[in-house]
Amino acid sequence: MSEELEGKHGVQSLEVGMGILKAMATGKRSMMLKDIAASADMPPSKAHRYLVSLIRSGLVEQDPLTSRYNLGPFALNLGLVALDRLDRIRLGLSAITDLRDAVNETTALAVWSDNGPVIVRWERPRRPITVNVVTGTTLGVLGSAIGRVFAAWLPERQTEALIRREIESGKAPLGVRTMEDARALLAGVKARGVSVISGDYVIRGVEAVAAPVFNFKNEITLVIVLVGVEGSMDMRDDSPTLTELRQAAAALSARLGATFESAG
Amino acid sequence: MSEELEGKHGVQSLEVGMGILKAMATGKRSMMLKDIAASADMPPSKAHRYLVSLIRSGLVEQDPLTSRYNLGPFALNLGLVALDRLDRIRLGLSAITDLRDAVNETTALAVWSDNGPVIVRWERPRRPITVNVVTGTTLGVLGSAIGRVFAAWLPERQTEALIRREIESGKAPLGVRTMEDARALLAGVKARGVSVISGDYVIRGVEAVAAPVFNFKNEITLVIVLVGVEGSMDMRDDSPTLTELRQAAAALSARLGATFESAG
DNA sequence: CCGTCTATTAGAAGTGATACAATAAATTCA
DNA sequence: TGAATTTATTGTATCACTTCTAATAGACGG
Repeated sequence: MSEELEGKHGVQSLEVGMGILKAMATGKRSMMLKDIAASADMPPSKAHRYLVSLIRSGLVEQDPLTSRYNLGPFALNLGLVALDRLDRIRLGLSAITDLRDAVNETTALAVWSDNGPVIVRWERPRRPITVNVVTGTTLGVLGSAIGRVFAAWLPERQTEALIRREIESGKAPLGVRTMEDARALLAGVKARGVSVISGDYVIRGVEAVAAPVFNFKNEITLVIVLVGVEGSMDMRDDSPTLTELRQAAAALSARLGATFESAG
Repeated sequence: MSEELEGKHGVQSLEVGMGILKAMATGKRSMMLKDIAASADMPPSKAHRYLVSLIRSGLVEQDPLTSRYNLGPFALNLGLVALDRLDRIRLGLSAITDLRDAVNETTALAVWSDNGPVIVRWERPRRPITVNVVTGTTLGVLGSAIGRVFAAWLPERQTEALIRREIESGKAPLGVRTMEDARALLAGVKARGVSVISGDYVIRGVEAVAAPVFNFKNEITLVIVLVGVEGSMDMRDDSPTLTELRQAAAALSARLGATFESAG
C-alpha cells in the first residue's frame, strides 16, 4: 500500500483518467461534464476526451437523454470481482458475520480507498429494528468512527490533505477546527485502540465503535465497526461488546500476519 | 450503450490501461506480469508501466512478497458506488427480491459488461438447501442461461467475438460447434422469450431460467434469472414459476420505459 | 553456485495528448 | 417563439509522453 512508487515511470494519461473516475466516485450520482472537469481540475474539452475512452471501456456511461455521466457496468464488474478476490476482504467478511452473531449488533467492514473509507459490507443483527448502512459511499475522515480509525493509523501524508479539506469545508465535527485539534482527536483514538462515536454531535441517534485490522506489514488494511441506535450498545471500554470487537479485530490481524497490538 | 463512438477522439493510453484491467477482471485471482502482458497482448515492459499507474490509483495492488498483481481497493470502491447508483440496478435489485418472495426460488440479477455477463446480486429462497451463486465473475455466453439471453438480444457485433472464442476454446456446450449452431441456439431462445437450462449437459445438477429486461431504447440491459437444483422447479412454459419470471422481467422493462415485448 | 525465469529500469524515436479556439447543441428566459 | 447563455463536442499544430528494444537486477530451483 505504500511502496515507493513516487518516482517511478508510469503512464500519465492513465492516472489522469483515474482522477476522473475518482472524481465521479466521490461526487454526485449523475454529473455534468463541467462538474467532472472542475472536480478533476482540467478543461472540459480534456475531460470529454477522457470520458469518451472511459465510456468505450464501459467504466462510465452517459445518459443519452441528459448527456450526464454515470459509472458504468464495467465499474460494477471490477468491484464485484475485487470483492470476491481480495484475501483480506474475504476474511473480513466472515469476521463481521461472526462478530454479528457474537454480539447481535450491526457490524460492517470498511477499506481505505484513498478518497477516504468505504464500507464494503454490513451484516444486520437478528432483531426487528436495525440501523441501515449504505455500502460504497465514501465516508468522512473525522466525522465517522471508521474514518477516525483509518486516520489514526494511516501514515499522516495519506490523510493530511483529506483532513485539511474536511476542516476547511466545515464538514469536520464540532470542536475540530484546526489540524492540531484533529491530531489530538486521533491521538486519543490511537491511545484507546478503538474509536467510539456515541450520542454526540456526529450522527444524531447513532453510535458506533470501530477497530483497526493490520496486515503483515503492520499497516492498517481494514476497519471493523459496530453500529447501533443510541443507547442500544454498552460502549464502556470493558463491556463484552467492545471486548468482542477488539478480539475480532485482533484475531483478523493475526490471520493476516500482523504482529502489532493496536493499544489496549 | 451503443452510441457511435467508434471514430471519436479518445485517449489511447487510457483504453490500453482499461484493457489491462479487463484482462485482470477476466483472468485469474492473482496474476503474474507476463500473464497480464500476454492477456492484454503487449510486451511485459509496457504492461509494467501501466501497472505502476494502476497501482498508484489504487485500482490494482501488488503483493509485495510474490510481486503478483490483484485488483485493488479503488476497484472495490468503484463497484460498490456503481451498485448503489445505477438506476436500472436499483430497480433490478428490488425486482429479484420480489421475485424470490413470489416463487421462493433462488433469483439473481446480471448485467452485461462487455467481457460477458456478470451476476450482480442474488437472493436465496427461504428453504434449507439452496444453490450458491457467485457474484462478480464473468459467465460464459453460450454455457449459461444468462449468457444466452444476452447473446440472443444484444447486437451480434457485440457478442460475436466472444462466441467465436468460446467455440474455439471448446468451452461452448456440447452440440454447439459452429457459429451456425450458436445462431440456431440463440434464435430458439429469442423465439421462446427466455432461456432454459435444465438437467442437461451445461451444469450438472443445476437448472436455470433467464429472462431479458429492456430499457427505453428497447436494448437489453439486465437479465433476471431463477436458479435451482435439478428437478426443484417446474420449468414448463406455462408453469406459475416461469410466468412469474416473465412478468417480473416485463414489469421491470416497463418501469425502465421499454415498449418491447420479448416474445410469447 | 550457476542457469533460467521474471520483474524492473534506461534511453532514442516518433506517435499521440494537450491547449485553445471554434462550432454545435441544449437550455433558459423574455 | 426566439434570442441569449450555458454546456457539450470537434479540429488542429506543437511538443511532451509513450513506445520499443535491450539491458539489468532479482528470485528461484537444482
